[in-house]
Formats: sequence, C-alpha cells, structure tokens
Amino acid sequence: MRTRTENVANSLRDGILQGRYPAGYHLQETPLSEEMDVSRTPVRAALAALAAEGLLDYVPKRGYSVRGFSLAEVEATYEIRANLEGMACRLAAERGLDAATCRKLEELLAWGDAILAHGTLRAEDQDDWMDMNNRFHRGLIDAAGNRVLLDLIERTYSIPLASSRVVHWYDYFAIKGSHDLHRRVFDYVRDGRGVNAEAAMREHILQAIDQIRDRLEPAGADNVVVLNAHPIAAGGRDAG
Amino acid sequence: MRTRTENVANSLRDGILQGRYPAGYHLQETPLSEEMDVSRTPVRAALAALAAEGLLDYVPKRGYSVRGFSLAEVEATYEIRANLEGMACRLAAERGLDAATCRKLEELLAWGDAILAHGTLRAEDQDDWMDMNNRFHRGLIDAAGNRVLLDLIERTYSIPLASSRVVHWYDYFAIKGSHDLHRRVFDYVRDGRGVNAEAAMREHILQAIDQIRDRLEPAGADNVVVLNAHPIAAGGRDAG
DNA sequence: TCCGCCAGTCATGTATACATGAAATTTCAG
DNA sequence: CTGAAATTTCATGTATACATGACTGGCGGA
Repeated sequence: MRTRTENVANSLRDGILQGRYPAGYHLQETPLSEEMDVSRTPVRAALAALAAEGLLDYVPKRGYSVRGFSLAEVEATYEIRANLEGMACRLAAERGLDAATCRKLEELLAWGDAILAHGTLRAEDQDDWMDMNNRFHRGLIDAAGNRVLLDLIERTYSIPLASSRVVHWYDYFAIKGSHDLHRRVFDYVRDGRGVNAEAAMREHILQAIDQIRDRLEPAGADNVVVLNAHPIAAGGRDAG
Repeated sequence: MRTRTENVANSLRDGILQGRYPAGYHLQETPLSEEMDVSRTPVRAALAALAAEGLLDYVPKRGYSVRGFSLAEVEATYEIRANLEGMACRLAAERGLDAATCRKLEELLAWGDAILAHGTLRAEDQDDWMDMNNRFHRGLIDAAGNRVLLDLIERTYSIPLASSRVVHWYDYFAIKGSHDLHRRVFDYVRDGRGVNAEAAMREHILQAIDQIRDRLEPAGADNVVVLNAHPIAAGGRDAG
C-alpha cells in the first residue's frame, strides 16, 4: 500500500465485501475521512475507484452508495467468468506456455496436492488453498497474454459473492474435484489443446455456481447482505 | 454534461478515441488543466475515471498514459462481446419482453428498414444507422435485466476499435446482413427461443471481427493509432 | 388539511496551497 | 573520462477553503 487513496480504497472494499456497509448504504466523504483520519481528497478518489470497480453506485451531486447484487447477477457473473477464463486457457494453449510459467503452474499443482494429502479439509489450510487457487488461475490468465481479457476477468472477481476470496471450503470431494480439474486444464494447455482446455476450465468454474446456489437457497436470499440493492433514492439523503 | 469532471472526461475520451493523444502519451494534470481552463481537481478525477474504464494506464506517483491495444486484444474484445450480448439475448428471451420494449425494438427495426430502403449506403445515413444500432443493442441488453452483464458489455465498448461509434459503413450487403440478423435476433427473443437468440446475436457480432481485420491488415497495423502500447517506461518522464 | 414556494442546511464539486518522492541534472571522486 | 552520489526539479499526492446545488423544513395561500 503506497498512497492513502489505495489504503482507503482497500479498507472500504473490505468493509463492503464483509458486509459491514450494507447494500444501499450511503457512504459520505466527511464521516469516512474522519474515521480513517485522512482528508476528503483520498476518500473521494477511493470512492470513485470503487464505483468504477462496480461496487458502488454514483449519482452526481448525491454521492456514492453500496451496490447490491441479485442472485441472478451473481450466477451470471460465474457464467461469464467461466466463458472468459475458458477463453484465456484456449488462448494460452494456442500461444504455448513458456518454461517458467509451466514450472510455476506445476509447483502450484503440487502445492494443491500437498494441501489435499491430509484427506480432509483443515480450517488452517483454507487461506493457503485460496492463495494457491488465485495464483493458479492468474497464471493461466497471464499466459493468455491479453490484457483486455485480464481486465474483464478481474472485474468479475470484484462482484461480492464471486470474489476470489470466497472459497467454498466445506466439502472435501468438491475441493478435490476442483483440483483434479486444475490438473486437467493445465495438461490441456501445456499440450496445446486449446478447445479442451477451454471446456475443462468452463466446467471447473461453472461448478462453483452450484455451490453458491446450494449455500444461498436454503438460507434464503435475504440472508445475504449483498443481495437486493437499494441505490440512493430521491427523498432520503442518508437512506440506507 | 453536469460536472466539470464529466466534461473533462468526455473531452479526453474523444481525444483518445480519435487518436489525438497517441498510445503511450503521458497525460499530465497541469497542462491539461490549463488547456481545459479548469483546476487540477476535475482533471485528476477524469483521468482516474478513464483509467478505470481501461483507456489509460496508471502508475502511482507517475501518472496516466494512453493505453494501446493490440489487434489480438481488439479481436478478443469482439469475441467477448459476442458471448456477452448473446447471453443477454438468451436471458431476455427467457425473461420475456414487456410490451413497451417489444414495441420499441420493432420501431428500431423499422428505422433500419427505412435507412436501407434506398438500396445503397448514403454517407448522411451513417449517424442514423449508428444511433439505431446502438439503441437496438442496448434495448436487448436492458431487456436481460442484469446490470452485471450490462456493465461488462459497456466495458467492451470502451475499447477503441470496438467502440460503439465505429461503424463499418462501406458495404451495403454487410450492413443489410447485419440488419437481417437484428430482425432474426428480435424474433427469437420475442418468441422466447433463448438459445437461438443467443446464437444469432453471436453470429451478428462475430461478423464485425472480419470487417475489422479486412480493414486493418491491408493498411498495416502500424497505421492504427491505438495499437502497440507504450506504457510509461522507467526512464522517460515525458515519454510519448 | 394540503400543496407549493422559499430560505436554510449540508454534502458534494472545485480551486489552490503545500507535501512527497521519483526522475533528471549536477557534482565530485576515482 | 566514467560512474555514482547528492542536489535540483517538478509531477503527483494530500489537505483545506470556498462554491454550488440538492434535500429539508417552515411558511403562506388555497
């Protein structure tokens, strides 16, 4: 973290993703600047950045409010991610992996093997898994060598329930299946089989939708803070 | 245009898309604020907004530079747009068109019929066509009722050569073919045939890639200002 | 009682001064 | 003359004061 703007943006992003600021909440510059002990300038810049990421709604002269997401939007996000990351794998396969990338991905797969070797999901491994998973996906996306694709994929990660920090860490066999697909994707990419790589990555990501749905529907959609948006409405300055 | 920030952003966006600021050009706050006769504050906000749109590169403490796009990136953008807008049509078909939307889309199709009725492409019709085309696509996307999808699609429009302002207005039969596909897409959506609607929209957008390629390759990629990025490099403060 | 106008309040928009730190230049040792 | 360290320069980062305009609440008329 270099600039205060970045600090504030990270702090706000955490707050939003953790649900500390509920959907519709009106984020005001002055209170935030006092809480964070900076001036309004970096707060304004951070709010603008988060709005551009899609986490906030913005209306000129009215300010920023926390955006909500419907279950349909979360599902669409996963479907889109599946398409985009699948495409990235296809491009990476067509382009070919350089030796360093190949080695790095193999190491990440070995890391995954190590985590799963216990035969059960240990809570203390969850962060490691998330880290490994993010690096693996990112490695493949980078291997596609297409920044437009990277940008759009990153944007799908910014949607709360589709965030790369969300790991559905409760079913050993689901995680194991994920890892197996990682390996298959890698093999396909390495062997230049773009179409197969694309399909395998799509399958891998689309599985996550079911996990999301399984988790949300029994709980009821209202239980999820990020759902059901209430953008700043006329006639309610501090609505939220 | 309400705020100065928006004015500056629009002005800069035009300049970038028209190639007045070449790829790699370092946009500095003070000179811009003097040119545009505003303070640095709205200029900064506008630069941040354009960077978030993906038109500029940003490095903390170094500033903003015009981003370049490779032909591969432009092609990928169209492929992605084809997927996303196809998906939008599928969702719209599954959801069903309300009467007002249905009527509006039919009017837009009739507008297209009228433009093409001359049997030849008249230069003065180009803006009308672009307007009609944008409204038609936007109408379908809105009908999908999914803002995440809308956001991502809009982002694909912000890439220079994939911008909604680019119309390949030089081949009557290509335009006529476009229009016929519009009509087929609409019919499928209206009739609730989501899969067909998706396929037709994909076909429609993927055709544009060929037109882009046909236009760029004979001219040589270097002829195109937005290609071949030169992001701000270490050792070149005013590198351009 | 209800509607609409008016002024007050306050959040956002903008200008400007100062702080910070990266790049360019100069200086000096070898 | 070469190279590196110190200095200078200046663009960006931040704080703060002021401007603008949207919501609020009260007043008066219907």
